[in-house]
Amino acid sequence: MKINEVSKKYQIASDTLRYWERVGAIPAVSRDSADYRDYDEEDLNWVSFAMSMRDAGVSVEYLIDYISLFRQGSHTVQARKDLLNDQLEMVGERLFKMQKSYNKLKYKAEHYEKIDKDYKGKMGVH
Amino acid sequence: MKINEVSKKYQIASDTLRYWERVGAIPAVSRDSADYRDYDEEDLNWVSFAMSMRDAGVSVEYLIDYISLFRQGSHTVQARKDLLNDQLEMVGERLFKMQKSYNKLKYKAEHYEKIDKDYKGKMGVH
DNA sequence: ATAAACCTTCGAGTCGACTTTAAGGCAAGT
DNA sequence: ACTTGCCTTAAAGTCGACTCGAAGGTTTAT
Repeated sequence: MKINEVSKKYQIASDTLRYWERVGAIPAVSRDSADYRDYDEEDLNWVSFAMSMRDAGVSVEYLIDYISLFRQGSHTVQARKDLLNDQLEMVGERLFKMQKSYNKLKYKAEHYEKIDKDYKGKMGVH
Repeated sequence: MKINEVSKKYQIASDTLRYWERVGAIPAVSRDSADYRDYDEEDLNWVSFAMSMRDAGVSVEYLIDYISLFRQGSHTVQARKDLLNDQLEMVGERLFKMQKSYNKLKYKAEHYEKIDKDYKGKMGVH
């Protein structure tokens, strides 16, 4: 699968796909005879994983660390699990915070008049 | 309430509080005789609102637009409500995406061995 | 065979959101 | 009165994450 097809299928800029690969946020993608990227199923799984992580607010730096461990072989499995669980916890907290914010916002939207008083202000406007 | 107290109470950098005020993401804060910021209850409500919005992933730009409408007076109430509902929707989508990502991640963490195969790779490493 | 539409890398540019620095004013303790 | 610490603004700097531009190679359609 060529980069532009991936880009369309996953709704992500091809520049971003190249960028992730360049910095090591996903492993090196397979190439065809012309040295064009040719994403196989495993490559697509990594793209999908990276997208999930980024959507969840995980930094690119973390992905780089994760892939770096991955490349070092199977003796890093525990370290990878630990990293994953750290992130799981952080994402959980973000999620919780967001839910709270969402509820606050929703409340404000539903009770608008009672909450946002008019601007009478401290700048002499009446 | 002075800026550093607010900073500690809400766990937010005082630099950020000044920044938000400077760009208009919150309305101008009250000042004491020495021209020091002296946050009253209303100011704190704005800080709290801005924090919620930022936590929910809403851009500073949006906050600026919102406050700008607010300053223009009560005839902007409907526009403000509309803006708020737009954001509510966007936050809802973000939240949904994050939940999906969180679940994926959780699944991966719980079924680790079955999912992340060892790196045998395309780079000749065995 | 030539143009249009892909693809490549490398380096530089952009953007959002802070964060720091510089230069100085005010305030509380000794 | 002096020192320590908090406050001020304005402008510049940083950081993360892309995003773009230049220069060039490949593939596909006519």
